[in-house]
Amino acid sequence: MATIRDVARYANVSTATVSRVMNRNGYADAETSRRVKEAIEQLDYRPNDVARSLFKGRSGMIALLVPDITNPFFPELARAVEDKTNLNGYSFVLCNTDNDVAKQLNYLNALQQKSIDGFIIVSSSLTPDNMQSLQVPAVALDRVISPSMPSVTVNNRSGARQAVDHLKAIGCRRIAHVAGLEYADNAAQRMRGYLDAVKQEDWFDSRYIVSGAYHFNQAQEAVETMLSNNPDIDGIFAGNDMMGAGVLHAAASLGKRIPDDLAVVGFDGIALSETVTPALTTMTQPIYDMGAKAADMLINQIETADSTVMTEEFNVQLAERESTLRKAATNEQ
Amino acid sequence: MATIRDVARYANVSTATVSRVMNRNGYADAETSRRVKEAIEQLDYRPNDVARSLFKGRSGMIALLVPDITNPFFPELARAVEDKTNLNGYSFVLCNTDNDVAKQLNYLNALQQKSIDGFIIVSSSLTPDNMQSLQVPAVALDRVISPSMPSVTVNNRSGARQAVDHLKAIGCRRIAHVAGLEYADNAAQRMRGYLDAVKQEDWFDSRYIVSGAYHFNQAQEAVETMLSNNPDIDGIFAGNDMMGAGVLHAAASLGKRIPDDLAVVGFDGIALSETVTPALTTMTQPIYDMGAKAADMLINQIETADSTVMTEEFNVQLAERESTLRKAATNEQ
DNA sequence: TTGTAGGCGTTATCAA
DNA sequence: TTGATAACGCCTACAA
Repeated sequence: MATIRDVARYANVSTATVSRVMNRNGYADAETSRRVKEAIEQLDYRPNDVARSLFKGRSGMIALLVPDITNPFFPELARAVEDKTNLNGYSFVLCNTDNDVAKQLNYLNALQQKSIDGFIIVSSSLTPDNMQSLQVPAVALDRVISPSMPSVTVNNRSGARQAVDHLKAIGCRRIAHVAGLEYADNAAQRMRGYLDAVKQEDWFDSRYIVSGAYHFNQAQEAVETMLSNNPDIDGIFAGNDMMGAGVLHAAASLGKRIPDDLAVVGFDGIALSETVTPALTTMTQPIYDMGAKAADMLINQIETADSTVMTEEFNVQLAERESTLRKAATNEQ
Repeated sequence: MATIRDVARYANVSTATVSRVMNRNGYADAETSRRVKEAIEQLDYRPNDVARSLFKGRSGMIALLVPDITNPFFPELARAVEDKTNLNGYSFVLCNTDNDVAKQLNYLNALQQKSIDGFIIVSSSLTPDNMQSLQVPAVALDRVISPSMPSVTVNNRSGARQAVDHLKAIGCRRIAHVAGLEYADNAAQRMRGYLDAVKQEDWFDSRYIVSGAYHFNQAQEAVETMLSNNPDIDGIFAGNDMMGAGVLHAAASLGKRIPDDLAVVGFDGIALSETVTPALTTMTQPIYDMGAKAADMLINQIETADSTVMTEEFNVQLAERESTLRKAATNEQ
């Protein structure tokens, strides 16, 4: 690898001049400039970014911490962040944390030793205290970590309420809920939205809420049990799409037809919701936009040292699909 | 941030001594060593990795290039690579290339400027020539790039053949194929495997092969057309699971029952294949193991400068699920 | 307009 | 057993 010194020698100038020409700052004679560019070309010189980082104290890298990229909600988020960081000349580091606090702190430290420029963090386990050790900007994504930290989220509570209202609108009389991870902020909000919509109903019963821990299998099992014990349930709001798919399987194994015996609404709008049969009605989050927005906010913070704490809440949107498309009922409305 | 000099001052020693104590190399008096550790503790000193990288010429980072992390095959691969790299003290960089040659070369260059230690590459567009500019070790994953480059793949051809044989075994008489991306090496192999199994059959007709470009929608549309024109098709081998899901939708919209009217086998074994209804029979790849193996091979190359070109081919395995579980036929076998 | 020289933080060589 | 010092490759006062 050629260094700046090689280029300088080749062009018969000093390294300072090469640097100036290369970075277009400071004066440079047209002829000198030409010689330098020629030399760069000839030697196929490319500046060493590590040396640059050392000098500048910034590495041009941005990290995204997610619980598990294998969870289908995160790839689209990651893609958005990567696209944006890349577009702005940054490199993209991905970290799977399993929501483990130690792992997260580990990454935070290790990457700061690499002069990382900023973090985007999806976490339901980090506390505001944990953020104290951060020396660089960070944005919380999908889940709030601390009120004093910028964040990008969705209206989980009112979105959940909309989902349940939709089930009511198509004629459901007994609506149950499969809840997500207990300690996750967004799961709690979605349950609250469900309660907003049903707790006044005379049929409401706390046994209509079961936990699926955001997982396909657990949701399927929990729902099979619940449906067996409460055969009059005719609508289910699942806290996310994976669990929605679990509900579809549970229904199938009990011989319930969807949507006529049982209507289902999910939450998230991941690709899976469309590929499942019947296609799953869901509250779609603008996942890509959320990731992109978080990246924008972070880059803005990095480059302008603007420290106002921005907070962005996106709206979810109902995507009506087969799992709630009742031939008769929809016309009735 | 405290530097090694701060520590040296605090402990009344030279930076050289601090470095030796910190890295446990070279002699160090017990008492001196204690003082240095004390100083490190007190000042909460953490070595600057960028400076280290500059000196060593290696950054401790490994990059994975994939076409699109949004494609459900890649997250598990990425997770495996991240786990392994991390376990070995490396950081993990993820790059989405869209299989675009320019983007890929861009990443290759940019990351080498950052003294990246090695690459794992999933690509069906890079040529052996493109690999010339590589100054660091690289491993091809899922698809071969050059015979002179280490690679981790699966037995696409014989796996595909197994899939078709399974369809025959459960009683299918007219078996069609939805093929993947034309220019992808693995798609070609899978089609070849399909042909191995059917081209001697008297019913075989080249119209039984349609392209789905590895996509859900395209597969669905192509198969709807094909099934309408050839109602006697009773089995379909899809080149991947996404397209398998598309086939299920096509069948549903034509009122064909699965598996009795139409049996379906996919390829890949991504999570989707289990969550779809009916669950999709598929040839499962050991995705996580493949990623882990590629990472192992790469790290080994990096750390031992061992340049023998290893090649690893994993075997796919049939996972029988509902989409081929014919009540009558399976017993007949 | 250009060059000299010092520094970014670490490591390794060599002398003491 | 320890310390001075010269790299690693780049950038930017400052001087010329």
